Amino acid sequence: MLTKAPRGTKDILPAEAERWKYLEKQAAEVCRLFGYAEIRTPVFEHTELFLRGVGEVTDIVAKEMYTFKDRGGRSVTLRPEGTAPVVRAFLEHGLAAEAQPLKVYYLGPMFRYDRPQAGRYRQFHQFGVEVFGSGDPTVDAEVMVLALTFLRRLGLTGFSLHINSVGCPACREAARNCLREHLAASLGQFCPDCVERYDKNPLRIMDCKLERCRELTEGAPVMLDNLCPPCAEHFREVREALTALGEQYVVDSRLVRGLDYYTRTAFEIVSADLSSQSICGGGRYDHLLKQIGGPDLPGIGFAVGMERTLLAMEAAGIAPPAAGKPEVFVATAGSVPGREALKTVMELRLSGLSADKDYLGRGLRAQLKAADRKGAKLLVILGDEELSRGQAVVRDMQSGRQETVPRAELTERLARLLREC
RNA sequence: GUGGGUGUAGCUCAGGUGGUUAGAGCACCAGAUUGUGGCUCUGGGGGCCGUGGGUUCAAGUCCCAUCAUCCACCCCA
Repeated sequence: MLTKAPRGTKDILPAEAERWKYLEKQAAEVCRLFGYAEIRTPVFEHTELFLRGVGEVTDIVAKEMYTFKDRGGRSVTLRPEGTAPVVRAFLEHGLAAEAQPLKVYYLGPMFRYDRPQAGRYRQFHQFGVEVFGSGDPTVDAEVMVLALTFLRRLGLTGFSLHINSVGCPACREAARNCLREHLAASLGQFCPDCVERYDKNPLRIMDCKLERCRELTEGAPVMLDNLCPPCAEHFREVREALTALGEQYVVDSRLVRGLDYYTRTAFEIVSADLSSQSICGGGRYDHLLKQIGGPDLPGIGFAVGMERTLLAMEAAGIAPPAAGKPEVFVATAGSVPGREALKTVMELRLSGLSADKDYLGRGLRAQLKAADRKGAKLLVILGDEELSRGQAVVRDMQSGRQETVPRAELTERLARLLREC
Protein backbone atom coordinates (compact mmCIF):
# COMPACT_ATOMS: atom_id res chain seq x y z
CA MET A 1 0.00 0.00 0.00
CA LEU A 2 2.69 2.46 1.07
CA THR A 3 4.79 1.60 -1.93
CA LYS A 4 2.00 1.72 -4.47
CA ALA A 5 0.76 4.69 -6.46
CA PRO A 6 -2.99 5.31 -6.03
CA ARG A 7 -5.29 3.54 -8.43
CA GLY A 8 -5.44 5.08 -11.86
CA THR A 9 -2.25 7.07 -11.38
CA LYS A 10 1.22 6.26 -12.52
CA ASP A 11 4.76 7.43 -12.20
CA ILE A 12 6.56 8.81 -15.19
CA LEU A 13 10.01 7.32 -14.77
CA PRO A 14 13.14 9.00 -16.12
CA ALA A 15 13.16 7.13 -19.43
CA GLU A 16 9.53 7.98 -20.09
CA ALA A 17 9.90 11.55 -18.88
CA GLU A 18 12.12 12.16 -21.88
CA ARG A 19 9.26 11.22 -24.17
CA TRP A 20 6.91 13.54 -22.30
CA LYS A 21 9.32 16.42 -22.63
CA TYR A 22 9.45 15.74 -26.35
CA LEU A 23 5.65 15.82 -26.69
CA GLU A 24 5.39 18.99 -24.64
CA LYS A 25 8.01 20.65 -26.79
CA GLN A 26 6.19 19.71 -30.00
CA ALA A 27 2.89 21.01 -28.62
CA ALA A 28 4.50 24.31 -27.63
CA GLU A 29 6.13 24.67 -31.02
CA VAL A 30 2.95 24.00 -32.98
CA CYS A 31 1.12 26.54 -30.81
CA ARG A 32 3.81 29.11 -31.41
CA LEU A 33 3.40 28.66 -35.16
CA PHE A 34 -0.38 29.00 -34.89
CA GLY A 35 -0.23 32.01 -32.59
CA TYR A 36 -1.48 30.42 -29.35
CA ALA A 37 0.05 31.56 -26.06
CA GLU A 38 0.33 29.35 -23.02
CA ILE A 39 -1.95 29.74 -20.02
CA ARG A 40 -1.58 27.90 -16.69
CA THR A 41 -4.46 27.64 -14.28
CA PRO A 42 -4.70 25.93 -10.85
CA VAL A 43 -5.31 22.20 -10.69
CA PHE A 44 -8.30 22.78 -8.45
CA GLU A 45 -11.19 25.22 -8.71
CA HIS A 46 -14.39 26.05 -6.88
CA THR A 47 -16.70 23.09 -7.43
CA GLU A 48 -19.38 25.47 -8.63
CA LEU A 49 -17.34 26.33 -11.72
CA PHE A 50 -17.61 22.80 -13.07
CA LEU A 51 -21.25 22.41 -12.07
CA ARG A 52 -22.10 25.49 -14.10
CA GLY A 53 -19.52 25.08 -16.83
CA VAL A 54 -19.54 21.40 -17.64
CA GLY A 55 -23.14 20.73 -16.64
CA GLU A 56 -24.58 19.04 -13.58
CA VAL A 57 -26.13 16.13 -15.43
CA THR A 58 -22.99 15.13 -17.32
CA ASP A 59 -21.25 11.94 -16.22
CA ILE A 60 -18.08 13.89 -15.56
CA VAL A 61 -19.74 16.11 -12.99
CA ALA A 62 -22.30 13.65 -11.66
CA LYS A 63 -19.96 10.79 -10.88
CA GLU A 64 -16.35 11.43 -11.78
CA MET A 65 -15.19 14.49 -9.88
CA TYR A 66 -12.63 14.58 -7.11
CA THR A 67 -14.51 16.98 -4.86
CA PHE A 68 -13.61 17.77 -1.27
CA LYS A 69 -13.90 20.45 1.33
CA ASP A 70 -10.76 22.35 2.22
CA ARG A 71 -9.93 23.36 5.77
CA GLY A 72 -11.91 26.55 5.34
CA GLY A 73 -15.04 24.59 4.48
CA ARG A 74 -15.04 25.56 0.79
CA SER A 75 -15.96 22.90 -1.72
CA VAL A 76 -13.19 22.55 -4.27
CA THR A 77 -12.68 20.11 -7.14
CA LEU A 78 -9.62 18.79 -8.90
CA ARG A 79 -10.15 19.94 -12.48
CA PRO A 80 -11.73 17.20 -14.62
CA GLU A 81 -11.19 19.20 -17.81
CA GLY A 82 -9.42 22.32 -18.97
CA THR A 83 -11.96 24.54 -20.67
CA ALA A 84 -13.96 25.81 -17.70
CA PRO A 85 -10.85 26.91 -15.75
CA VAL A 86 -9.45 28.74 -18.78
CA VAL A 87 -12.78 30.49 -19.31
CA ARG A 88 -12.80 31.44 -15.64
CA ALA A 89 -9.31 32.93 -15.89
CA PHE A 90 -10.28 34.80 -19.05
CA LEU A 91 -13.22 36.40 -17.29
CA GLU A 92 -11.45 37.01 -13.99
CA HIS A 93 -8.60 38.94 -15.58
CA GLY A 94 -10.66 40.80 -18.13
CA LEU A 95 -8.79 39.31 -21.05
CA ALA A 96 -11.71 40.34 -23.23
CA ALA A 97 -9.96 43.72 -23.25
CA GLU A 98 -7.01 42.26 -25.14
CA ALA A 99 -6.79 41.87 -28.89
CA GLN A 100 -9.56 39.54 -30.02
CA PRO A 101 -9.85 36.73 -30.58
CA LEU A 102 -7.71 35.44 -27.72
CA LYS A 103 -5.90 32.21 -28.54
CA VAL A 104 -4.39 30.16 -25.70
CA TYR A 105 -3.18 26.65 -25.01
CA TYR A 106 -2.66 24.61 -21.86
CA LEU A 107 -0.95 21.39 -20.95
CA GLY A 108 -1.35 19.63 -17.65
CA PRO A 109 -2.96 17.01 -15.43
CA MET A 110 -6.72 16.44 -15.21
CA PHE A 111 -8.55 14.26 -12.70
CA ARG A 112 -11.54 12.00 -13.11
CA TYR A 113 -12.69 9.27 -10.75
CA ASP A 114 -13.26 6.57 -13.33
CA ARG A 115 -12.53 2.91 -13.59
CA PRO A 116 -9.07 2.68 -15.17
CA GLN A 117 -8.53 0.83 -18.42
CA ALA A 118 -6.36 1.10 -21.51
CA GLY A 119 -5.71 4.78 -22.22
CA ARG A 120 -7.82 5.87 -19.27
CA TYR A 121 -6.45 7.07 -15.96
CA ARG A 122 -7.68 8.94 -12.92
CA GLN A 123 -4.91 11.44 -13.34
CA PHE A 124 -4.23 12.02 -16.99
CA HIS A 125 -2.81 14.83 -19.06
CA GLN A 126 -4.36 16.97 -21.71
CA PHE A 127 -2.94 19.37 -24.22
CA GLY A 128 -5.68 21.73 -25.29
CA VAL A 129 -6.36 25.05 -26.94
CA GLU A 130 -9.15 27.60 -26.59
CA VAL A 131 -10.14 30.53 -28.76
CA PHE A 132 -12.43 33.21 -27.34
CA GLY A 133 -14.19 35.96 -29.20
CA SER A 134 -14.72 34.62 -32.69
CA GLY A 135 -17.53 32.54 -34.13
CA ASP A 136 -15.91 32.49 -37.53
CA PRO A 137 -15.89 29.08 -39.25
CA THR A 138 -12.24 29.49 -40.18
CA VAL A 139 -11.41 29.36 -36.48
CA ASP A 140 -13.17 26.00 -36.27
CA ALA A 141 -11.05 24.77 -39.13
CA GLU A 142 -7.88 26.23 -37.64
CA VAL A 143 -8.18 24.49 -34.28
CA MET A 144 -8.87 21.17 -35.98
CA VAL A 145 -5.85 21.61 -38.20
CA LEU A 146 -3.77 22.59 -35.19
CA ALA A 147 -4.58 19.27 -33.54
CA LEU A 148 -3.87 17.38 -36.76
CA THR A 149 -0.58 19.21 -37.23
CA PHE A 150 0.51 18.29 -33.73
CA LEU A 151 -0.23 14.60 -34.31
CA ARG A 152 1.48 14.57 -37.69
CA ARG A 153 4.51 16.28 -36.26
CA LEU A 154 4.89 13.33 -33.91
CA GLY A 155 4.92 11.00 -36.88
CA LEU A 156 1.40 9.65 -36.38
CA THR A 157 -0.63 8.87 -39.46
CA GLY A 158 -3.32 6.37 -38.52
CA PHE A 159 -6.01 8.79 -37.42
CA SER A 160 -9.08 10.41 -38.90
CA LEU A 161 -11.05 13.56 -38.24
CA HIS A 162 -14.74 13.15 -37.52
CA ILE A 163 -16.96 16.21 -37.50
CA ASN A 164 -20.58 17.02 -36.79
CA SER A 165 -22.73 19.96 -35.84
CA VAL A 166 -24.84 19.76 -32.70
CA GLY A 167 -26.55 23.05 -33.56
CA CYS A 168 -27.49 25.89 -31.29
CA PRO A 169 -29.76 25.51 -28.24
CA ALA A 170 -32.80 26.31 -30.32
CA CYS A 171 -32.36 23.87 -33.16
CA ARG A 172 -30.88 21.20 -30.91
CA GLU A 173 -33.99 21.18 -28.74
CA ALA A 174 -36.11 20.88 -31.85
CA ALA A 175 -33.97 17.99 -33.06
CA ARG A 176 -34.19 16.24 -29.71
CA ASN A 177 -37.94 16.40 -29.69
CA CYS A 178 -38.10 15.26 -33.27
CA LEU A 179 -35.91 12.26 -32.43
CA ARG A 180 -37.86 11.39 -29.29
CA GLU A 181 -41.04 11.37 -31.30
CA HIS A 182 -39.49 9.08 -33.89
CA LEU A 183 -38.14 6.61 -31.32
CA ALA A 184 -41.05 6.66 -28.87
CA ALA A 185 -42.78 3.64 -30.35
CA SER A 186 -39.72 1.38 -30.42
CA LEU A 187 -38.18 2.55 -27.15
CA GLY A 188 -38.83 -0.78 -25.44
CA GLN A 189 -36.49 -2.57 -27.86
CA PHE A 190 -33.43 -0.47 -27.00
CA CYS A 191 -30.74 -1.35 -24.49
CA PRO A 192 -31.14 -0.05 -20.91
CA ASP A 193 -28.45 2.57 -21.49
CA CYS A 194 -30.35 3.96 -24.45
CA VAL A 195 -33.62 4.02 -22.55
CA GLU A 196 -31.87 6.19 -20.00
CA ARG A 197 -30.43 8.34 -22.78
CA TYR A 198 -33.91 8.88 -24.19
CA ASP A 199 -34.70 11.35 -21.44
CA LYS A 200 -31.25 12.62 -20.62
CA ASN A 201 -29.64 13.08 -24.01
CA PRO A 202 -31.54 11.38 -26.83
CA LEU A 203 -28.99 12.41 -29.48
CA ARG A 204 -26.55 10.05 -27.79
CA ILE A 205 -28.75 7.08 -28.65
CA MET A 206 -27.49 7.57 -32.19
CA ASP A 207 -23.99 6.99 -30.85
CA CYS A 208 -24.71 3.63 -29.18
CA LYS A 209 -22.22 0.93 -30.11
CA LEU A 210 -24.67 -1.96 -29.89
CA GLU A 211 -25.65 -3.23 -33.28
CA ARG A 212 -29.27 -3.77 -32.28
CA CYS A 213 -29.62 -0.13 -31.25
CA ARG A 214 -27.85 0.97 -34.39
CA GLU A 215 -30.36 -0.89 -36.52
CA LEU A 216 -33.25 0.59 -34.61
CA THR A 217 -31.99 4.09 -35.32
CA GLU A 218 -31.69 3.54 -39.07
CA GLY A 219 -33.66 6.26 -40.77
CA ALA A 220 -34.07 8.31 -37.61
CA PRO A 221 -33.86 12.06 -38.06
CA VAL A 222 -30.30 13.20 -37.42
CA MET A 223 -29.18 16.50 -36.00
CA LEU A 224 -27.80 17.64 -39.32
CA ASP A 225 -31.26 17.46 -40.90
CA ASN A 226 -32.67 19.76 -38.25
CA LEU A 227 -30.09 22.51 -38.15
CA CYS A 228 -31.50 26.01 -38.34
CA PRO A 229 -30.32 27.98 -41.41
CA PRO A 230 -27.53 29.90 -39.62
CA CYS A 231 -26.14 26.71 -38.02
CA ALA A 232 -26.35 24.84 -41.33
CA GLU A 233 -24.51 27.68 -43.04
CA HIS A 234 -21.82 27.68 -40.36
CA PHE A 235 -21.28 23.95 -40.70
CA ARG A 236 -21.06 24.24 -44.48
CA GLU A 237 -18.39 26.91 -44.18
CA VAL A 238 -16.39 24.83 -41.72
CA ARG A 239 -16.40 21.95 -44.19
CA GLU A 240 -15.43 24.23 -47.04
CA ALA A 241 -12.53 25.63 -45.02
CA LEU A 242 -11.27 22.13 -44.25
CA THR A 243 -11.56 21.16 -47.88
CA ALA A 244 -9.72 24.30 -48.95
CA LEU A 245 -6.90 23.24 -46.62
CA GLY A 246 -6.82 19.82 -48.23
CA GLU A 247 -7.93 18.06 -45.05
CA GLN A 248 -9.84 14.82 -45.18
CA TYR A 249 -12.73 14.46 -42.76
CA VAL A 250 -15.71 12.26 -42.08
CA VAL A 251 -19.08 13.83 -41.39
CA ASP A 252 -20.44 11.69 -38.59
CA SER A 253 -24.01 12.62 -37.86
CA ARG A 254 -24.00 10.31 -34.85
CA LEU A 255 -21.14 12.11 -33.16
CA VAL A 256 -22.27 13.67 -29.89
CA ARG A 257 -20.02 15.02 -27.20
CA GLY A 258 -20.68 14.48 -23.54
CA LEU A 259 -20.14 17.94 -22.20
CA ASP A 260 -23.16 20.20 -22.07
CA TYR A 261 -21.49 23.33 -23.32
CA TYR A 262 -20.91 22.35 -26.94
CA THR A 263 -22.74 24.16 -29.74
CA ARG A 264 -22.49 23.84 -33.49
CA THR A 265 -19.16 22.24 -34.41
CA ALA A 266 -18.20 19.05 -32.59
CA PHE A 267 -15.23 16.96 -33.63
CA GLU A 268 -13.07 14.04 -32.63
CA ILE A 269 -9.85 12.60 -33.90
CA VAL A 270 -9.83 8.84 -33.59
CA SER A 271 -6.75 6.71 -33.81
CA ALA A 272 -6.59 3.45 -35.69
CA ASP A 273 -3.57 2.60 -33.56
CA LEU A 274 -5.81 2.63 -30.46
CA SER A 275 -8.64 0.56 -31.95
CA SER A 276 -10.47 3.76 -32.83
CA GLN A 277 -10.35 5.23 -29.36
CA SER A 278 -10.50 8.99 -29.60
CA ILE A 279 -7.25 10.79 -29.08
CA CYS A 280 -8.69 14.29 -29.32
CA GLY A 281 -12.10 15.80 -28.77
CA GLY A 282 -13.40 19.30 -29.03
CA GLY A 283 -15.92 21.72 -30.35
CA ARG A 284 -17.51 25.11 -30.22
CA TYR A 285 -19.13 26.52 -27.07
CA ASP A 286 -20.79 29.77 -28.01
CA HIS A 287 -22.68 30.31 -24.77
CA LEU A 288 -20.30 29.01 -22.14
CA LEU A 289 -18.77 32.37 -21.26
CA LYS A 290 -22.16 33.92 -20.63
CA GLN A 291 -23.20 30.89 -18.61
CA ILE A 292 -20.24 31.39 -16.31
CA GLY A 293 -21.15 35.00 -15.84
CA GLY A 294 -19.20 36.75 -18.57
CA PRO A 295 -20.03 38.52 -21.82
CA ASP A 296 -21.82 36.57 -24.54
CA LEU A 297 -18.67 35.69 -26.46
CA PRO A 298 -18.28 32.61 -28.64
CA GLY A 299 -15.49 30.11 -28.02
CA ILE A 300 -14.02 26.90 -29.38
CA GLY A 301 -11.36 24.47 -28.30
CA PHE A 302 -10.16 20.90 -28.08
CA ALA A 303 -8.20 18.61 -25.81
CA VAL A 304 -5.72 15.93 -26.82
CA GLY A 305 -5.08 13.04 -24.44
CA MET A 306 -1.34 12.86 -23.88
CA GLU A 307 -1.28 9.30 -22.54
CA ARG A 308 -3.33 8.15 -25.51
CA THR A 309 -1.03 9.99 -27.86
CA LEU A 310 1.93 8.23 -26.31
CA LEU A 311 0.13 4.88 -26.59
CA ALA A 312 -0.64 5.55 -30.24
CA MET A 313 2.98 6.39 -30.91
CA GLU A 314 4.06 3.21 -29.19
CA ALA A 315 1.54 1.16 -31.18
CA ALA A 316 2.77 2.76 -34.39
CA GLY A 317 6.36 1.98 -33.47
CA ILE A 318 7.41 5.61 -33.29
CA ALA A 319 10.29 6.23 -30.91
CA PRO A 320 10.88 9.80 -29.81
CA PRO A 321 14.51 10.99 -29.79
CA ALA A 322 16.57 9.24 -27.15
CA ALA A 323 17.53 10.86 -23.89
CA GLY A 324 20.70 12.87 -23.66
CA LYS A 325 23.63 10.76 -22.54
CA PRO A 326 26.40 12.05 -20.30
CA GLU A 327 29.29 13.21 -22.43
CA VAL A 328 32.16 12.46 -20.09
CA PHE A 329 32.68 9.96 -17.29
CA VAL A 330 35.60 10.53 -14.95
CA ALA A 331 37.13 7.44 -13.37
CA THR A 332 39.89 7.06 -10.80
CA ALA A 333 42.54 4.37 -10.63
CA GLY A 334 44.94 3.21 -7.98
CA SER A 335 44.87 5.24 -4.80
CA VAL A 336 43.47 8.43 -6.30
CA PRO A 337 40.66 9.65 -4.04
CA GLY A 338 37.15 10.26 -5.30
CA ARG A 339 37.37 13.97 -4.60
CA GLU A 340 39.91 14.33 -7.44
CA ALA A 341 37.30 12.94 -9.80
CA LEU A 342 34.68 15.27 -8.33
CA LYS A 343 36.98 18.26 -8.86
CA THR A 344 37.51 17.32 -12.49
CA VAL A 345 33.85 16.59 -13.04
CA MET A 346 32.95 20.03 -11.66
CA GLU A 347 35.46 21.77 -13.90
CA LEU A 348 33.92 20.06 -16.91
CA ARG A 349 30.35 20.79 -15.84
CA LEU A 350 31.06 24.47 -15.28
CA SER A 351 32.58 24.71 -18.72
CA GLY A 352 29.40 23.28 -20.23
CA LEU A 353 30.14 19.57 -20.63
CA SER A 354 27.85 17.05 -18.96
CA ALA A 355 30.05 14.92 -16.75
CA ASP A 356 29.58 12.20 -14.15
CA LYS A 357 31.60 9.87 -11.95
CA ASP A 358 31.43 6.78 -9.76
CA TYR A 359 29.99 7.17 -6.29
CA LEU A 360 30.37 3.65 -4.95
CA GLY A 361 34.14 3.40 -4.61
CA ARG A 362 34.28 0.79 -7.33
CA GLY A 363 37.37 -0.50 -9.06
CA LEU A 364 38.45 0.83 -12.44
CA ARG A 365 36.94 -2.09 -14.28
CA ALA A 366 33.53 -1.52 -12.72
CA GLN A 367 33.82 2.20 -13.37
CA LEU A 368 34.34 1.57 -17.07
CA LYS A 369 31.37 -0.71 -17.05
CA ALA A 370 29.30 2.02 -15.39
CA ALA A 371 30.48 4.57 -17.95
CA ASP A 372 29.52 2.17 -20.72
CA ARG A 373 26.06 1.59 -19.27
CA LYS A 374 25.41 5.27 -18.92
CA GLY A 375 26.40 5.71 -22.55
CA ALA A 376 29.25 8.14 -21.91
CA LYS A 377 31.10 9.15 -25.06
CA LEU A 378 34.42 9.90 -23.43
CA LEU A 379 36.19 8.58 -20.36
CA VAL A 380 38.81 10.34 -18.28
CA ILE A 381 41.07 8.22 -16.09
CA LEU A 382 42.88 9.83 -13.18
CA GLY A 383 45.59 7.48 -11.96
CA ASP A 384 48.49 7.86 -9.56
CA GLU A 385 51.10 8.06 -12.30
CA GLU A 386 49.22 10.55 -14.45
CA LEU A 387 48.30 12.68 -11.48
CA SER A 388 51.89 12.96 -10.31
CA ARG A 389 52.86 14.16 -13.78
CA GLY A 390 49.90 16.52 -14.04
CA GLN A 391 48.24 14.43 -16.73
CA ALA A 392 45.11 12.40 -17.37
CA VAL A 393 44.16 9.61 -19.74
CA VAL A 394 41.36 10.33 -22.20
CA ARG A 395 39.61 7.36 -23.76
CA ASP A 396 37.11 7.35 -26.60
CA MET A 397 34.51 4.84 -25.45
CA GLN A 398 33.45 3.83 -28.90
CA SER A 399 36.79 3.27 -30.57
CA GLY A 400 38.78 2.48 -27.44
CA ARG A 401 41.48 4.90 -28.53
CA GLN A 402 43.42 6.47 -25.67
CA GLU A 403 45.76 9.36 -25.22
CA THR A 404 47.47 11.12 -22.35
CA VAL A 405 46.90 14.85 -22.05
CA PRO A 406 48.04 17.52 -19.57
CA ARG A 407 45.32 18.27 -17.03
CA ALA A 408 45.46 21.96 -17.86
CA GLU A 409 44.36 21.15 -21.40
CA LEU A 410 41.83 18.47 -20.43
CA THR A 411 38.61 20.48 -20.78
CA GLU A 412 39.63 21.93 -24.10
CA ARG A 413 40.69 18.54 -25.45
CA LEU A 414 37.44 16.86 -24.38
CA ALA A 415 35.37 19.64 -25.90
CA ARG A 416 37.18 19.22 -29.21
CA LEU A 417 36.74 15.44 -29.21
CA LEU A 418 33.02 15.82 -28.54
CA ARG A 419 32.64 18.21 -31.43
CA GLU A 420 34.28 15.66 -33.70
CA CYS A 421 31.94 12.82 -32.77
C1' G B 1 -21.48 1.53 -11.54
C1' U B 2 -21.57 -3.65 -14.67
C1' G B 3 -18.90 -8.00 -16.74
C1' G B 4 -14.40 -11.01 -17.59
C1' G B 5 -8.91 -12.29 -17.09
C1' U B 6 -4.57 -12.21 -13.92
C1' G B 7 -1.71 -11.87 -9.02
C1' U B 8 5.26 -16.38 -7.55
C1' A B 9 12.48 -12.24 -7.25
C1' G B 10 13.39 -5.32 -9.72
C1' C B 11 11.33 -7.29 -14.96
C1' U B 12 9.32 -11.60 -18.09
C1' C B 13 7.60 -16.11 -16.43
C1' A B 14 8.08 -21.86 -14.93
C1' G B 15 6.24 -24.54 -10.78
C1' G B 16 0.69 -32.06 -14.10
C1' U B 17 -3.58 -34.93 -10.31
C1' G B 18 -1.61 -30.89 -2.77
C1' G B 19 4.16 -33.64 -0.36
C1' U B 20 10.84 -31.90 2.34
C1' U B 21 15.37 -26.22 2.06
C1' A B 22 10.23 -22.40 -4.37
C1' G B 23 13.13 -22.25 -9.79
C1' A B 24 14.87 -20.11 -14.80
C1' G B 25 16.16 -16.06 -18.05
C1' C B 26 17.12 -10.91 -17.89
C1' A B 27 18.76 -7.09 -14.47
C1' C B 28 21.95 -5.97 -10.06
C1' C B 29 26.84 -6.83 -7.17
C1' A B 30 31.64 -9.24 -7.06
C1' G B 31 35.63 -12.20 -9.05
C1' A B 32 38.38 -14.41 -13.24
C1' U B 33 41.50 -9.39 -15.35
C1' U B 34 45.71 -6.27 -7.84
C1' G B 35 44.92 0.17 -13.76
C1' U B 36 40.87 -0.52 -18.77
C1' G B 37 33.85 -1.32 -20.75
C1' G B 38 30.85 -4.23 -24.48
C1' C B 39 31.80 -10.98 -25.21
C1' U B 40 32.49 -15.23 -22.00
C1' C B 41 32.83 -18.03 -17.42
C1' U B 42 32.26 -18.47 -11.95
C1' G B 43 30.07 -16.92 -7.54
C1' G B 44 26.68 -13.75 -4.66
C1' G B 45 22.57 -10.75 -2.89
C1' G B 46 17.74 -10.72 -3.35
C1' G B 47 10.75 -14.06 -2.38
C1' C B 48 5.23 -12.80 4.36
C1' C B 49 4.25 -17.28 -3.56
C1' G B 50 -1.05 -10.00 -3.12
C1' U B 51 -3.79 -10.20 1.84
C1' G B 52 -7.13 -12.70 5.31
C1' G B 53 -9.78 -16.96 6.44
C1' G B 54 -11.11 -22.20 5.44
C1' U B 55 -10.29 -27.64 4.01
C1' U B 56 -6.06 -31.04 5.16
C1' C B 57 -1.25 -34.77 8.71
C1' A B 58 0.54 -31.27 4.84
C1' A B 59 -1.47 -25.46 0.62
C1' G B 60 2.49 -21.53 -4.18
C1' U B 61 -1.07 -25.58 -5.66
C1' C B 62 -7.95 -26.75 -3.53
C1' C B 63 -12.37 -23.45 -1.55
C1' C B 64 -14.30 -18.56 0.11
C1' A B 65 -13.60 -13.51 0.86
C1' U B 66 -10.88 -9.19 0.08
C1' C B 67 -7.45 -5.99 -2.26
C1' A B 68 -4.62 -4.85 -6.47
C1' U B 69 -4.02 -5.00 -11.61
C1' C B 70 -5.37 -5.60 -16.79
C1' C B 71 -9.32 -5.78 -20.51
C1' A B 72 -14.28 -4.58 -22.09
C1' C B 73 -18.98 -1.84 -21.18
C1' C B 74 -20.60 3.00 -19.46
C1' C B 75 -18.26 7.69 -20.22
C1' C B 76 -14.42 10.33 -22.11
C1' A B 77 -8.88 12.50 -23.62
